[in-house]
Amino acid sequence: MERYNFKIVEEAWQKFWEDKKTFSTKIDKNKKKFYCLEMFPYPSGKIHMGHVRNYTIGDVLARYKSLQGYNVLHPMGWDSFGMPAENAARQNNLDPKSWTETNIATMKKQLKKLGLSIDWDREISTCTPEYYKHQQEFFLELYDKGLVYRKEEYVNWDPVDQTVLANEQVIDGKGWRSGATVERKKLNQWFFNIKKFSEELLENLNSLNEWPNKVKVMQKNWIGKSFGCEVGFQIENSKIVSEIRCFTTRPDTLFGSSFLALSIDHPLAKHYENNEEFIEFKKKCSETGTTEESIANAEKIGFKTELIAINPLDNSIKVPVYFANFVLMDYGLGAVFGCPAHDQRDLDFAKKYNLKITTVVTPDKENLTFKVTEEAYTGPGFIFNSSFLNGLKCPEESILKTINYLEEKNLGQKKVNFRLKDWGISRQRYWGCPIPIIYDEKNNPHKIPKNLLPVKLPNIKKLSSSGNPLDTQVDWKFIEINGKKFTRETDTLDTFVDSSWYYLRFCSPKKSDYGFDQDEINYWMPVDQYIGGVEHAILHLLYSRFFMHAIAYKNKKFDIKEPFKGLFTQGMVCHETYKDNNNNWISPEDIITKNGKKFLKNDQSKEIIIGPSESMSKSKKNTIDPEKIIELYGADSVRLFILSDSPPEKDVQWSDEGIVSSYKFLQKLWTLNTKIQDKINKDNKKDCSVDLEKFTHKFIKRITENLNNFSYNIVIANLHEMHSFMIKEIEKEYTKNTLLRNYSKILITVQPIIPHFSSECLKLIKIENFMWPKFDEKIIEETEVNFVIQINGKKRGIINTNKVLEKDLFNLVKDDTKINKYFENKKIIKTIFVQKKLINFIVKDV
RNA sequence: GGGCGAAUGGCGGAAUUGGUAGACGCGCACGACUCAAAAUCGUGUUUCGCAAGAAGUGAGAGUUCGAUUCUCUCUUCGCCCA
Repeated sequence: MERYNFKIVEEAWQKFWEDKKTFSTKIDKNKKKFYCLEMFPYPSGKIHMGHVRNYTIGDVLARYKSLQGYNVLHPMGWDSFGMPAENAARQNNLDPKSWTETNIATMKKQLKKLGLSIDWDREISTCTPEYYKHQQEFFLELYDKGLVYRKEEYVNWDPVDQTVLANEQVIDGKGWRSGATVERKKLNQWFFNIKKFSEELLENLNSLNEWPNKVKVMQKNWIGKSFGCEVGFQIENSKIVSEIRCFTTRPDTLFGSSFLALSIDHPLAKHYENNEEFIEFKKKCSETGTTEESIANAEKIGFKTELIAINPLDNSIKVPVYFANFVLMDYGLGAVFGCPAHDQRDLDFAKKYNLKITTVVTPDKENLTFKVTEEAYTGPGFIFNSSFLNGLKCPEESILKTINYLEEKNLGQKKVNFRLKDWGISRQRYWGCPIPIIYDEKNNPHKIPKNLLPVKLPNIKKLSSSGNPLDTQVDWKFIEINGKKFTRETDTLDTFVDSSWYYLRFCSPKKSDYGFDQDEINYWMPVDQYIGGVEHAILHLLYSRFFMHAIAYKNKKFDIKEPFKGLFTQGMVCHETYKDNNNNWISPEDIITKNGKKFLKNDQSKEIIIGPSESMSKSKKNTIDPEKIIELYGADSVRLFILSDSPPEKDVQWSDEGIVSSYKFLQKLWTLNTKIQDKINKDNKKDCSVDLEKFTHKFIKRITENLNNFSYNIVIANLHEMHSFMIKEIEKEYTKNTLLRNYSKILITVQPIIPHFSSECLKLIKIENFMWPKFDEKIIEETEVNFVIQINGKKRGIINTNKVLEKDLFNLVKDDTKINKYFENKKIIKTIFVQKKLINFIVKDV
């Protein structure tokens, strides 16, 4: 029997699809649309298994929806700006542009080999001026709407490389390349005013009922809405300030306050600019990084001012005012009151500076001697030591009561606060979208005139080793407009900006006068199903949501605010890890298996230590190259395997046995196909169609339901069941028509999973222009049912019967010798009867 | 420390609203074909037990005729935030 030659079949179909432009899409208002989008890749060099999984999941859905008659938009592009290109360029002495373009070409070729149903006519790449031109326009529009502004903000500064580092480039407080201790430095930077939409972004999460709850919770926490109040502390006899206002979520602990702490960026700091000690203190603060985590973990230090603050609830409590390194200017008002007994940071600080610790919350109402010493008490309880608040349940009653009191006495007011910070979009790098801003001689920013867009990146063949390469591009940096001299903004945009609107661009990728076409968007948007890694659960998704809100803001024509109707987050691809005796990671490619043990290929006396399965990464050398696997087993086998072993939302283990098994299964399906083709050609006259017909409809039902639920691993299990049923069933006698009718439906339902194979088999039986088959519940309905017979809740037998009445079933049970022995010397005191499922007899000794 | 989630054979994993636990696959064992091997095909495979049978979904309780599924307590692991 002829074996299935995947190479010829897959190549032929891929060529067919490309030549016929099978997956090109146009607006068709007579059809319902379906926008299926997978997160577009960063062109890092080659595709990896994570891509294979992501794009296979998406492709199954796109092909399925298209068979169901939807007009499917399924595009692909490249998130092609970013640091890796710059790093690679420096390392290999080439320019980021050609590095990126080469990678795109390679990866595109690889993706095509997977047989994805992508409309390649819509391909976009964010590093091209055709794309970022529109991004610059958006930037200027948002600037006009007041959603873009400039302010000073801290960055991680590498003093050796003279460059700004991203948070992930700071490892243990040191620069990833130079190893120098990273400093905090203030730079003037551009921001999107995402905070403005905090409430909406939070509120709209409720409407996203096709998103995983987990992602919504993460976003909710990230936005971090908290209720609290602002409270004013009067300052005693001071020339510089009469009152300091603090934000707090725990006003009910006011009686326990023993100091005020200000951020070093608090406006009051300017009064201490010439104070030697303060300068020293500020310098010390700058030695910790900019992440919330590093600030939280750093030792709490403070600078004591001469100011004395008066507790608004009790004028006899007077507390010192400090500047402290753990207070952030962006959160609240940059000033907090410290209550050491009920906040760990405050406690650490109080102990260091010998400040008073007053306990005001007790976990036990009766225990009024409760005292905090070593660990702050943050749990629930009752207020004490607090005058009029004493005895109140904390936090339910106490917070509200305090706020009401403060508002009544005009000492403070209720306030909602968000953790979400404005989005800093300036990056001091070359390989990004230039910010379309110029500065005049007084350093005032101006928009680039529209006719000068796009601001193109200059070609730099060799990047400087330190600093921002754009800073040194004199030809580019200085510009004259209408005889006036300007300097360009040399920062580029965060690459998250690029990916915040690419889904819009896909709707009208060639439109040259604007970023998107309103009609196209009205038809295609929102994305019906977005598929990608959970690692983008917060930033990318939140920024994309922000972008839609921002465009819609004051723009009456644009009324879509949520870009992604459905979201699916797939798990990672894992593989066993291998090490030799010297603790070096070993690649699976360098390993050979003998008698269940693994050895080094080049030196088979050396046994390999098998480590736990972990997500594939270059550093652990446990990656598998998809291209090689496709070469060996074909795209359909890879698609089968990557979907088969685990539910798509969970991690999947890559294994050699697994891919081989999928490959073998495809061969089996081919054998089945050959047998069926033979049968069809013989055209039998007899027909026993009932079983086959019933199976086919059941099969369609199951596949349809499982595809709807993203239970792709079960779909594969259904395929296996189909094979083992069919291989036996076709030994029976069937007419050509019956076989064709049923087999073609089966082949259509497997098309989303193994499109090349399915297309080839359908071609052999001359089926064209097909749609997703429907199933008929009447055909599926079983006349006989397996009734479970239980005695006292324990299964004692199964009776297959067409009887549906309790009475009839009872008679059957009485005649069943295997079951009726349980009734000896017993009497039935109760019977539970579940239609078509089970009957349970509760018996008792006579 | 807080939030969210998970735990089922040797392994990955199935099980509508509570109703036959272990689908399907891997691995393993045995058998067929073969001089032999590979490939292929067939049979078996939760544990204990010769069997009848019993136990069994991280641990312990609870609700129920009946719990992998619902409730509570605990343990371990994962993810996110600090």
